Amino acid sequence: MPKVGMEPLRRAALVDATIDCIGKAGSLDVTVSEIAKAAGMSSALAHHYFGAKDQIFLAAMRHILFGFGQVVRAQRAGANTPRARLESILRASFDTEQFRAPIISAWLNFYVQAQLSPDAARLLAVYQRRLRSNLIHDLRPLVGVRAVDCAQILAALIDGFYIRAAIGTTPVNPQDAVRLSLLTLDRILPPQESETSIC
Amino acid sequence: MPKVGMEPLRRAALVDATIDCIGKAGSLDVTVSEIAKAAGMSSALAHHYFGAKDQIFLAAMRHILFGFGQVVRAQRAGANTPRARLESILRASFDTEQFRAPIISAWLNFYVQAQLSPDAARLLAVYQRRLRSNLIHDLRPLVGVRAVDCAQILAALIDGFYIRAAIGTTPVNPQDAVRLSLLTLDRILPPQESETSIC
Amino acid sequence: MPKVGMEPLRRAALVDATIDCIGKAGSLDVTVSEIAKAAGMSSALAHHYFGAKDQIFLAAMRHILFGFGQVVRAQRAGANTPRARLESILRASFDTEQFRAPIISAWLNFYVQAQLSPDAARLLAVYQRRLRSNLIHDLRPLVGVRAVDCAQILAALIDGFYIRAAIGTTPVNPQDAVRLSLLTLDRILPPQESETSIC
Amino acid sequence: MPKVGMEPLRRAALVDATIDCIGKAGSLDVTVSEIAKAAGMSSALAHHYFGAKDQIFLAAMRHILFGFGQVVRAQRAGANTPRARLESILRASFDTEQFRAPIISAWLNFYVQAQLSPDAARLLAVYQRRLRSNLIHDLRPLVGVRAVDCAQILAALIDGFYIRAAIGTTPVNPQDAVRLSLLTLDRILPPQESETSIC
DNA sequence: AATGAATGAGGATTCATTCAT
DNA sequence: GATGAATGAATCCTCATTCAT
Repeated sequence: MPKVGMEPLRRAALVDATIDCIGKAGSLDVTVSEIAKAAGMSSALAHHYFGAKDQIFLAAMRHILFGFGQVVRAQRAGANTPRARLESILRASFDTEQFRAPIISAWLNFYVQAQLSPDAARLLAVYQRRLRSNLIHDLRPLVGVRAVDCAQILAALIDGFYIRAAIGTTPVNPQDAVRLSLLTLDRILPPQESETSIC
Repeated sequence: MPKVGMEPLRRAALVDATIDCIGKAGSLDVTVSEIAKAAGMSSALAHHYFGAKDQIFLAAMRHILFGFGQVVRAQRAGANTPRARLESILRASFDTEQFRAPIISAWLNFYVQAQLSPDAARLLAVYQRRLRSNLIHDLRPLVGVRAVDCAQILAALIDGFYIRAAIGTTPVNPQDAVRLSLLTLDRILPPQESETSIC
Repeated sequence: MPKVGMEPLRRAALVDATIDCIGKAGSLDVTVSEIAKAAGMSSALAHHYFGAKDQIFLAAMRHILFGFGQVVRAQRAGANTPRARLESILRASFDTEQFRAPIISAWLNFYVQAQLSPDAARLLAVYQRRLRSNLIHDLRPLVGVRAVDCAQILAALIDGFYIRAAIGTTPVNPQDAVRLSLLTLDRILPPQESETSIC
Repeated sequence: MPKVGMEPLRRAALVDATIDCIGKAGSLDVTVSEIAKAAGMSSALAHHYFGAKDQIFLAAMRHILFGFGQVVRAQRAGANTPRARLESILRASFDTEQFRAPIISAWLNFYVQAQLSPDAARLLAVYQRRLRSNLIHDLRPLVGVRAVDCAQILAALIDGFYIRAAIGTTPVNPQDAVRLSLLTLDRILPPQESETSIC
């Protein structure tokens, strides 16, 4: 068993275990011991690496947000038109790698956590701002001043599908979520009647 | 101080205090003692009336759902057309009496709770089914087979606005929520292009 | 519902309910509320009549001891010889009215209670002394100085059958208990070899 | 102060403390905190090692039964005749190491516990069966079919002396208990009159 | 690096008991 | 006489966190 260079491995294992445990428990009521055991180590070691429980949560949140950011960038890479970029955001949001039960459940719980921990709130705010900024940036050329409204609608829709997936009453699969959000996108893109009346 | 017939008063006080505490704490990590103190009684009395903590939560949830149901029914009363009824659902969802910080926060947390407690899940499922059924019923005459898709979009939008209000990063006020969801409604109501192409 | 002269009825009901509850629970961990409910009244009333929980227990114990005393006296009435009187004690001990599951269980628990409460200990001591005194008195004419030893054996045997009935591993029925204890009695009555050698 | 390999030490300390506390209190109404303090540790540690209170009790019971089993085996070792083996059982039962106030009191309380906890009942049943089986095995060559009856008598006598020692009204010391039970043994061993009449 | 040992603080729950009506 | 209302005190148990090794 190697004794050096374990830190990044241990941290990663703990982060994965955290997401997994939260997902399985469906709540933040997960003990450090549980997480540590799932990560194959003692709870003392978890504390050694992260200092305190909320730091573990924060790291897990960061991990998820980072993974999400990667997918967004990857999808955006080949998108050349505003419409294509918007579509890439929606597809990224419901990417099958992200839109999985444990991660969805973790998301919901991070939303809760954000109400408690300023750190978590800040992290979430960064993500929210980036999403909003991306949406508005791509909507502006298409709908002008309505970009802000449309961005809010799309953002709410994404969150809505997430939360509904979390509870699982209405079975929402990634494909449906993409289809329905794209449908909404295309419906809100066309100019308003007042604008069309000019023609 | 009256000493008889206290039960309903105490129960109501506890339910109110529960919603309040959850709202203030932004989480379900609220002790029975806190709730009881906020309701002006000992924790022992809270247990006397509700038996256990989750029963208090459940009662609070029921209270919120009942209040919501009342608003929906009240709004629906004067709505004669399908379009008007749909609008009434959206207006009820963001009714200023319901769409208040503590209740919004309580909602978010009940979504979490629903992942843990079967009772909570059942309660939420009833609400979800009723909303969905109402939406589809009113959408059918307007959009035919697309009713199911549209209902999912609207339901997700409502949940999305709620969750966003809960975290409060994007300040969503009731008026905006109503405006944006009505905007979306009107955008998704018109027939699809494939349908118009018949003309 | 009569409002006067209830006291003796209430007290009796509570005493019966106490024995019943202890028997059913198999332990003294019975709440006043349980007892009161079983007796058809509120726990407050139970306190009103008995003052405190251990007084209820004590009253129940007294009731059992009194019942036992009655049976002993009744059985002794027609017994004219020492041997017949001894037999009457053993028969009374395993009288089908006394040797019933709830009462047996109550007995066992009163033995425990006697280790805690001086009042209970005193009560039990009275019963023990009377039993011992009766046994010795009737054994003396038959076995002389060995009366004390024989009394101890018989008394231990009675307690032993009770405790074994309480746990119920070896199914002991009243008939067997009487038969075996009479068998023992007759075996220990005859003179010792040292005594017989004189003849 | 050693910091490794504490578990067996702690467990043993807790088991000893449990027997001691139950003995001193004369009842199972002993808190985990009391036991833990008597064992020189925090109640949290007691829970850490045993999980729950009844597991501590069970372990204490197992300890007593194991100790008793050891004494029985040791005494039986040198006993070559049935009569000697029977005597060894009785001597083991009242061995001065076992027949001490705290252990006797613990026994009485375990009898009560056995009425509540299936685990305790099972443990006690094992002991009861072994004792009964030993007694019958050794009585058979001496009294034939009467072995079962005689075994019941002796077993009841042992329990009886224990319970009487527990309450302590009649001061029973180990020597007397052995003497009286041996006396009984020798009295019930000789053939019945019906059998002797054959001669 | 890693862990078993250890605990203080806290929380849900129970219950005997009191009191106003 | 009778009870619902009310609570303080106690108890089991959990858990994040620290420490010695």
